[in-house]
Amino acid sequence: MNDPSLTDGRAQVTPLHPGAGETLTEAAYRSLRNDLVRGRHAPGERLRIERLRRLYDVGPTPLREALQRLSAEGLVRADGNRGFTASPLDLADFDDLNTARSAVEREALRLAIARGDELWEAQVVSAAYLIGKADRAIASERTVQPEGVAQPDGTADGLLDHWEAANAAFHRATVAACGSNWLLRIREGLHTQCERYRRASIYRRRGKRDLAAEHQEIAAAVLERDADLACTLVTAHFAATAGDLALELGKAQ
Amino acid sequence: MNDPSLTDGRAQVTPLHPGAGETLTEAAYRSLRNDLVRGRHAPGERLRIERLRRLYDVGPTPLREALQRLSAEGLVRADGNRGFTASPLDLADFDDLNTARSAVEREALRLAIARGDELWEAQVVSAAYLIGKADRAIASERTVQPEGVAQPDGTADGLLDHWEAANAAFHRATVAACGSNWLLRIREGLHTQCERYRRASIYRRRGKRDLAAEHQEIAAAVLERDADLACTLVTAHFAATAGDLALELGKAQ
DNA sequence: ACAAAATGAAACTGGTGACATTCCGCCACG
DNA sequence: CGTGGCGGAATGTCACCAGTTTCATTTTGT
Repeated sequence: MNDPSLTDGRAQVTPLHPGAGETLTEAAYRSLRNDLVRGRHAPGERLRIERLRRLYDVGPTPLREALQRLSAEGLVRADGNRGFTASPLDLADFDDLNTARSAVEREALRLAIARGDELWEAQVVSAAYLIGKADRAIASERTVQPEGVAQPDGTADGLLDHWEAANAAFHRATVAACGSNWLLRIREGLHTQCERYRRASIYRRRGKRDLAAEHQEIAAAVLERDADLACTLVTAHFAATAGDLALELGKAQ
Repeated sequence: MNDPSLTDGRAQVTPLHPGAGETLTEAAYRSLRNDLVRGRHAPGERLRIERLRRLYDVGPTPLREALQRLSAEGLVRADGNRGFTASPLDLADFDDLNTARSAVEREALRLAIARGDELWEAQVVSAAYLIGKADRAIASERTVQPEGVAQPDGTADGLLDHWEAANAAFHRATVAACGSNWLLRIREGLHTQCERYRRASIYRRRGKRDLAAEHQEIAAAVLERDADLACTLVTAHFAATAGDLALELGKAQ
């Protein structure tokens, strides 16, 4: 069924492996989203069914359904009779995205701080510990490498993946106790969008910031139940990343 | 092609009429969403492809794709290998939904009040005028009808549709100038969800409230650029509706 | 002769229908 | 009470068709 000699060296994509009792549509959705967030499908690139069919080794039906779901989320655009396109990265859209994300995150954070219990606190502590390690790992890895190298692709990608996962987990933990599944769901979608923008940049900013310190400050404010401070810090945290990326994207354009 | 004698008197659904250069998938999406919001597919009801195929007179492919999109929005649930289901109405979920909606609406409102220009103001005035008329129409229609009648279906449905449209347009107008498409998009989705809950109730609450007054107060606060007041009013406005519906749904359960 | 518009063909998307396969739930049977 | 088919539905593939877009070519006007 699967011809291993046919892996087609050029385009690396996440292979489908549908877990038990999982639909091919769901698997295709996950793989596609993964690859879109990582930029394996370039922003603006047309996503032709026939090509995707070969890349992911599925029929057109699960692909089309997955793409429809992704278009509802905003990662893909479905235009009239012209098929699907990976959503382009746009500076104005990014700004917009950040105000929305900040707003939702703040609200969720306030609610979580108001409602969270001990278990929630413990999970924040745990996530803070992990993101702290990831922050330092990234920072030290950077000092080892010469200035402007910033591996173009593939080399230390695992580290970046790990940091992104830890970062997502940390921020998710802080708001987990907010009590509104809708807020959490929306927040998750906005986070994914932001991650896509983040990964598209070269992460040159790292030198200028002490991410570990920022994260620990946020964690401290959360654990002290200082909602105002936590919101201020998170807003600044997001805005700093946004500013750096905007700078980079702005230059590129 | 279309057999008019086959309209199948029982289940009334929105017929598909794909506008020029529009995909059948999009048309199916619109019709399905419309019918889901109006409760023409009962909450929790299984949405079997074969049945929908006959109801809407389309092939299975556009239907499945439309349902995938709707499941991303939360109007439909797609469970494993058991097909699609109209999302159930749940009291806890409704509460959750309202906190999320209030939060997003407040944020958008603040931004709009900060950024809106004259044209925006004018459109708020216009929308306020229209919702005012709709509010009074509903109120007067209610006094004409005897107490507990509340037409079960089909009779004065047009009035209700008109009110819902005007209500949506009014609240949309107040936040239109917020400048964040993401916020607007999220807000729209949450509004749709709430409308579904609203329409599921019998609208008995109307007697107890002066909706026209509430809407005009909100409009006034917005036009005076009093963000704090506007947010307070809108939050109360939503909470009142939510409370009434929760009461009704609670009784039903 | 050259640029712009019109034409035509190829490619692709969107959609249908039939069929294979897999999975779930149920019922009968041990 | 467990278990093993069994029917039906959902998922997915394939082949095929219709309508659009797109691109290259041809035609036309100056």
